[in-house]
Amino acid sequence: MDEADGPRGSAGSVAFAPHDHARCRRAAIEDAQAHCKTAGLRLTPVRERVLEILLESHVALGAYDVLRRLTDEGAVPQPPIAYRALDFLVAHGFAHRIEKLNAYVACTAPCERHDPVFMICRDCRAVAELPSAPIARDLEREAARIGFDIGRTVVEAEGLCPSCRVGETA
Amino acid sequence: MDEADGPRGSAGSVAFAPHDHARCRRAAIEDAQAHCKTAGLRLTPVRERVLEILLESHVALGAYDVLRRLTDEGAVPQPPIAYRALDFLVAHGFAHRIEKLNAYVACTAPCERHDPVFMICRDCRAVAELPSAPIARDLEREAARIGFDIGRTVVEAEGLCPSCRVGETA
DNA sequence: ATTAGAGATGTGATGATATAACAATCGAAA
DNA sequence: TTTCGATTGTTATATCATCACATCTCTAAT
Ligand SMILES: [Zn+2]
Ligand SMILES: [Zn+2]
Ligand SMILES: [Zn+2]
Ligand SMILES: [Zn+2]
Repeated sequence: MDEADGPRGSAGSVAFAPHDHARCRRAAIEDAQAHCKTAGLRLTPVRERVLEILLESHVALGAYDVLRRLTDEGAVPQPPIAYRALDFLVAHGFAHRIEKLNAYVACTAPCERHDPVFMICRDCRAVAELPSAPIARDLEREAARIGFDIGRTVVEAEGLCPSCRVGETA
Repeated sequence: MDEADGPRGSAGSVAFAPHDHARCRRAAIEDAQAHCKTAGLRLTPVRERVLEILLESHVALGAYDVLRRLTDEGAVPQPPIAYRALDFLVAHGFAHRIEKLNAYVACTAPCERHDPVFMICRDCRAVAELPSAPIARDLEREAARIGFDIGRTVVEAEGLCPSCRVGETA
């Protein structure tokens, strides 16, 4: 595996490992642009700008954090501006909502249909996105047993990322 | 297995199956009372009343739903009343918070340390609580791979419960 | 009995997150 | 160029959660 690989094709979490994040961002934006083009979706300026804001790091941002960052650049947009852009990005898989934090992160494995697993650092709010295949299987098996029909899943583990573990209070 | 079994010892979800719910409630309250006694915790009137409210069904209630139910019975308590009681119940495992709904359910497998799996009906908000052992193992394995130290986990599947599946829009 | 301290509750205010409603604008296509 | 659906702008409001501080209530020394 190429150590400089972008998000796609990487086996696991890019978020907690040192990587060429500039490339990471560029790839995600270009993915989104390409996917929108082929799927007939409109990646409008606001939507693209919000995606860029989320892509500045792998840290989860609240809707009002995003809003403040938009504000910094001139006018004073209202909450629906941020929520609508975030809803679009989440609906089409360019970003994910982290329920535990009421916050949002850019997707690091875009353009696939997935309900990923998230590992969320309680110190720095960095979020690693992992494929959910084995866990999804477990959930499906349990669901079948009780006659439950699964739509979407939320799988989030909260804890400490490798960086924040060093020097943590024993 | 005794078909009239209470929550403890039942292999799976009591919430979606017909069962003697009066017994279910009574057992949960008595469990809480007993556990508080032995653990030196104070199951005060407000806390017990909130637990009873949650135990009226296996449907998740928001903090303000609980608050309204308390209100029905006389005075007009303020939000912290409900949140403090819910925090106590969650902290000691008598109830769980459902992140996806910003809501709370009574625990149906009390007095064990657990981060269960929840199956949440999007129609009726009923919540089934399942043991999480296999999924927890998967998560630990993935976490170890990327150097992440898991504290707590949130595993919630949203979908349709058996009752709400019948006659659903194809 | 008295009293100090911890835990729990009552109460008002505020913070944080999210959506409703409707007008104005834009863009693709007829 | 007209039309219509999607998007954005804007005001207001709904929903979820916590802060701060006074009061009360147990308990356990003294
Ligand atoms: Zn990156
Ligand atoms: Zn961290
Ligand atoms: Zn029951
Ligand atoms: Zn249901």
